Parts: sequence; C-alpha cells; structure tokens
Amino acid sequence: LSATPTKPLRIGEVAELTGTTPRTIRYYEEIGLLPGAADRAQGKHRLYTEADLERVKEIVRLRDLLGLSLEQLRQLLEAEAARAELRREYRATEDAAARKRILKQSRRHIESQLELVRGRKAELEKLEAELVEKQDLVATKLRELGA
Amino acid sequence: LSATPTKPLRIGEVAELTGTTPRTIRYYEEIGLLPGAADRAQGKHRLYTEADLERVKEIVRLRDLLGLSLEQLRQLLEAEAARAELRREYRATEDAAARKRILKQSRRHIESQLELVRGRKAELEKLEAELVEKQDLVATKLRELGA
DNA sequence: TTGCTCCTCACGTCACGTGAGGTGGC
DNA sequence: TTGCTCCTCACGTCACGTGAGGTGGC
Repeated sequence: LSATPTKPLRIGEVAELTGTTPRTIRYYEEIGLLPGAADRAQGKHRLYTEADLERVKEIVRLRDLLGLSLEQLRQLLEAEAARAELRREYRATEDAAARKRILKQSRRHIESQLELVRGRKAELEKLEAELVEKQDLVATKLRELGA
Repeated sequence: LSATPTKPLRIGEVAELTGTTPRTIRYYEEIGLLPGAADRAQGKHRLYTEADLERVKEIVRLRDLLGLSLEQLRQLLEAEAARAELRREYRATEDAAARKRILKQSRRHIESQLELVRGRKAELEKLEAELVEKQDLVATKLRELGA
C-alpha cells in the first residue's frame, strides 16, 4: 500500500516473520517453490523483497491450513502465476468478451480454492461440535453436583 | 450403540474406512500409537475391533485437521487414556468432592483441545474471507461488463 | 484349489533438522 | 575488529511409499 521501497530482508528475518526456518526457505528455493535471485554470487547472502515475504507467507499458510504437499503447492502457485498473467492480458484488452472470459476463469479458480477451504472448515466445525457436546455434558454433571 | 459384536476388521478394511493405507496403520503400531495385539503369532493377520477403528479415525483426523506430529498425537492420546482412567475412578467413587475434581480436570482438557480447533478455524475463516473478497471483486467487474 | 489380501524385511522419498567448517556484512 | 547471521555441503530424521518374496484365510 505504501510506496516506500522497504529495505531488503535477510533470510532469518523472513523465517521469523513467516514462522519457519532459514533451512525451510532454502529448501523451497532448492525445489523451485521460491524464485531465488539468479544473480546471487556463490556464498553471498540471500536478500528478499516484501513481495517475496508475502509469497513465503502464502506458501506456509496453504501448507499448514490445507495440508497440501509441496508438489500440490507448486501447481497451485503456478495456477496463480497464470492468473497474474491473465490479469495483465485483462488490462491490455478493451474487448468486453475477452474480459468476461478472463474474469470467468478467475472466478472458477477462486471457487475451487474456496471449496478446499470450506471443506476443511466443515471438518473442523464437526470436531468442534463434538468437543462442545462433551463440554456441555461435563458442565451439566458439575451443575448436578451443586455449586 | 448397538450391542451386536461386529466381526473383526482386517487391516485393509480399516485403512479404507479411515482413508489411509495398511502401511500407515502398521507404522502407527510400530511406533506405539496403536496397541497391536500382543498375542498375534508371527506372520498372522492383524485383526481390529470397532474400537480400534475409532482410534485410527481419531488419529487420522487430528493429524490432518490440526497438523500434529505423531509425537504430539501420542501425548494427546495418552492424556485421553488418562481421562478414561479418570472416568473409571469417577464411576467408582460416590464422593462429590472427588467427582467434582475429576470433572474439572476433564473440563480443562476439553478446553485446551477446543482452543486448538478454534485457532485453526479462525485462520481458515480469515483465508475464506480473503477469497470471498476476491470473488466479490470479480463478480462486480462481471456485472459492470453487463449481462 | 485359486485369488485375494495379508505378512515381514528393507530400501526409497519427502520435507525438512542439525551439525561442521567457513565466509559476509552492519 | 568483534559478533552475529549467513553460506554450502552432507548426513540424520520423521512419516510413511514401494517393491520383493512369501504365507494365510474365505
């Protein structure tokens, strides 16, 4: 939101801010989940932008919340890169039909992600309901035993 | 709920019913997460009761939904075994004070599990909200482009 | 008896953890 | 200059996957 060009982050800072470790971030670079600056000289420190930080945050979040494998994550992130490309095309065209087509594809993508999230949420809610039921049972028994 | 003594299940059936594999179930036995009948002769088939099935279901559910390590799961399941022991004590005593103490411990345990579940749910809801927001944006743009 | 499914090693894999020894930058 | 954090191997670990070769039970 701000246009101030924030100073680059070091790997330890990115790790801290995303709740991971430097090793994990290096591993994600190794398997191609993170870009990894091509021009970094052997042995020199890795530097990250705010955008890199956001990408790591998203990876960690999807990994933890949806339990996706890194291969699945790679596919999902590739699909998102494709969407970013579509957004560029969107802005480049004035053709209403083309714009509609792009928007509809975007909608399908969001829809499928929402399905994943909502499925998980439903399972968690079922688990929560079972725990609340147990809780009520205990509360009732405690009440029966008097104040 | 029914008292019919259901026939024992084989490892493949348990795997199917819990969404895992025989290998995973054997592995859980190997590391002590599952009991594993002590009297099974070398090379003979493993047989499971309905109670075993429920235990595997719970393990898989907690593993997937809460992302717990098997070591954490082992601790959680041990705590649950302790609670089962408490329930036996509960039924064995008539002392109201003792019963209250047991119930309160039970309450604490459920509370901490609920915290885990609700924390996860909150994160998922935040992710869902972000996706819905994106969805609304796309829907608005589509409306602007006309029917 | 014929097919399944099951059994036990045992090595492979995915996603990192954990030193070992060395260099970089505020 | 002194500490930190970073670097690159490289081996270890956790939670299984995946055959290989063999036996069990409807």
